[in-house]
Amino acid sequence: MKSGTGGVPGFCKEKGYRMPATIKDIKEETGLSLATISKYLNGGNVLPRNKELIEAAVKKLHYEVNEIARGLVTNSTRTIGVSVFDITDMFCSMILHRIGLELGKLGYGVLIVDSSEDPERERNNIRFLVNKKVDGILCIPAATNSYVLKSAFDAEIPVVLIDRQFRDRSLDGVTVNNREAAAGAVNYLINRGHKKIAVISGSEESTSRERFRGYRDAMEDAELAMPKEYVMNTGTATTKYGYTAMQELLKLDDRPTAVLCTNYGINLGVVMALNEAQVSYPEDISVVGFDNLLLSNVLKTRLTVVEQPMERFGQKGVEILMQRIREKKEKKGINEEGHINVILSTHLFEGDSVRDLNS
Amino acid sequence: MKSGTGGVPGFCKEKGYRMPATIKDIKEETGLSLATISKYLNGGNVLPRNKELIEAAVKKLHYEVNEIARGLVTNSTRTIGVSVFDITDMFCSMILHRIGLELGKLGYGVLIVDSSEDPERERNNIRFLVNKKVDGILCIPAATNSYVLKSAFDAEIPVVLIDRQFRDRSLDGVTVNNREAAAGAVNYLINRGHKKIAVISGSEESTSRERFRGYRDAMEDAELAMPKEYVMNTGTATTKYGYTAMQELLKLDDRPTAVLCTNYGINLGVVMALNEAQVSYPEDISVVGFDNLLLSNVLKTRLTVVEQPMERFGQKGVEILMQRIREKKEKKGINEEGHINVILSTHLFEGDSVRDLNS
DNA sequence: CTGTTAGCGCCTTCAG
DNA sequence: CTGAAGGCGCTAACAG
Repeated sequence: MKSGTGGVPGFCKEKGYRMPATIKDIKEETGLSLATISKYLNGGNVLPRNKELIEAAVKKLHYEVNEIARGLVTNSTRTIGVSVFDITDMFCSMILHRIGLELGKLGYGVLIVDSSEDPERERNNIRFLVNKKVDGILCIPAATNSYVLKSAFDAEIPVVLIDRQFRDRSLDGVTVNNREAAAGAVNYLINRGHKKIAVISGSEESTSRERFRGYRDAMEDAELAMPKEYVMNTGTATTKYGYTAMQELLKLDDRPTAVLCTNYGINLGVVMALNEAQVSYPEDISVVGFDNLLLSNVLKTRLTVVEQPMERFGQKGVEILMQRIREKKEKKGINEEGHINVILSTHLFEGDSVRDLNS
Repeated sequence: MKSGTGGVPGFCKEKGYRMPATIKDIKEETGLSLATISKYLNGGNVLPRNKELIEAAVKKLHYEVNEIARGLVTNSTRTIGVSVFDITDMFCSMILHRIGLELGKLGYGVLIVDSSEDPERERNNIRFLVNKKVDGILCIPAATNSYVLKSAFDAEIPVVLIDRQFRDRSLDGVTVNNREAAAGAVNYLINRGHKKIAVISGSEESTSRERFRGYRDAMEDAELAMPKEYVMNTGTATTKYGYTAMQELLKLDDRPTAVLCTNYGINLGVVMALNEAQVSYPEDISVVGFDNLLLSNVLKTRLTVVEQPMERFGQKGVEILMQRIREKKEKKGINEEGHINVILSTHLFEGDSVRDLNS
């Protein structure tokens, strides 16, 4: 038996405990009809007197809309799902933070799921979001293949990728000029007289791969050698890989004079390995990394890094997603053609981790 | 018009685009009744032949349960809300990660919301969770007062606090022995000959306050002076406060020989200030902190810190919450008496940031 | 084991 | 501006 039919408002004898107030309780309390109340609750116009009646009842009964019921009928939840490859990754959490702010402004709720770098889990998480009927999905994927998003495609839920793209197909997304940025960073080293430049890069995600290409571009343009001992691009772009790869580099008889790290995790691993081996930078080896997240502030020697416009990822991602959601509602269908891909530009932050060999 | 009544499965003429398949579509496809299908979908027993029929239809129509509709009738969403004070805080994200894993095992979904250190936002976030009808809430609060959880209390949704407690009332929660741990850290310094020991601590959250008390306990026991210039406990426990407070300490004519940082953010700020001022530790000043999160691995000199059992926070929190949810279902009401408060114990990790003045 | 019948709480036509 | 009725997709009794 529902609370609305009981005696004491909000109390249900049969269940023996309080049930949340419903719109029907408001009806009993005010004598108005469900429709009127619903209308007012959704911003419609009602007589001033009725408005007061309803407001009083809402306050008295602690009424809160049941988003579940509302979602069922409107088939829209005003909630966006956000799936990230690893919630403990600073890059992800910064973007999550931003997305939350951005979406909050628009009156949307956010449903965050964490894949923990596991594509299978990611696939399930996306299904979870789909079943929760989110209005759209933002995704920083762990997987390199779009199959993880299949359920979202089937349900025709708009998806926007952030930072990364898939290998098998390209989708709406916002990325940075990874290839250029990496090339720029390498050129920065070259201009400072470095010739023996190593790279540590993941092999999976699109970002790592693009950045590696940028490294190669710059090295080839400058006609510098890329001995395979200097090219560490077979692991996943994690702190652990950065750490072991750097250890390998340090073992070489002919050490590089500089190393490019293609993401934040690798930056961390490299710094760890250097500290542990008592190798100082930039004195013994120069380091250029990606992302300026907290780390740089804590290190004695600030890292020179490619800075990404962290805020804009979230901002732009939300913008595109909202556009797609609007389109879907209006045109009653998703436009399969023409993916939007916003490419943000990066900036090289000059820290103190690069030695100028010319001077 | 719903899809189930149309011709082509999953296609609705009137709307002009595909609608997700419903249980009714499965009914049309298989000729079975709604109840049978629903039963099978929820793990019930049906004839093998029907089972196959249903599975085939599910596959063919890409059927996925509509959790919204299910939630409406079961009044339970198999979803837990998790509210954190700052999603970019490593402490939070570690715990979120763990909670996700733990809850995933139990077949629960997770709805994460981020307060960005803003109590008002936190209150709204909790309301959001309540309206989303989560079955329970885990919270690492930003606020120091329980009013932010009012909507959850009104809706009688079980809440378990993690790490922090409120000032105005105590709730189910899992914390660590903050006071003891801090006292232990200070004693560690005292045993190594330190007498001039400063502390940098937040003034708001329960953890900071408890840790500060622990500092005071140890200092009083050892009958050591606590000049007010050494006691920095008026800010919020952030990196920024750690940074400025450490700068203040460095300005003193009579500098402390050691400093206790009462959380991870403060650790970071202190290290930043020391690096910037070219003050080295432990040579010039000894440092003891809280939490061994990533940072410690990256620093040249590993910090000596109180380690908290990060995994257990999430684990125990989930455990308590599940118990409460079970109780609520069985006893049809929340037991107001007797809060569960699990207190985990900590461990002092010996890095290289403390100098032994005895030797 | 299966099918029928009621709703869950809300929004949205349509009359009035 | 208001009210009555129908239905969103699913589950929970029952009855067969």
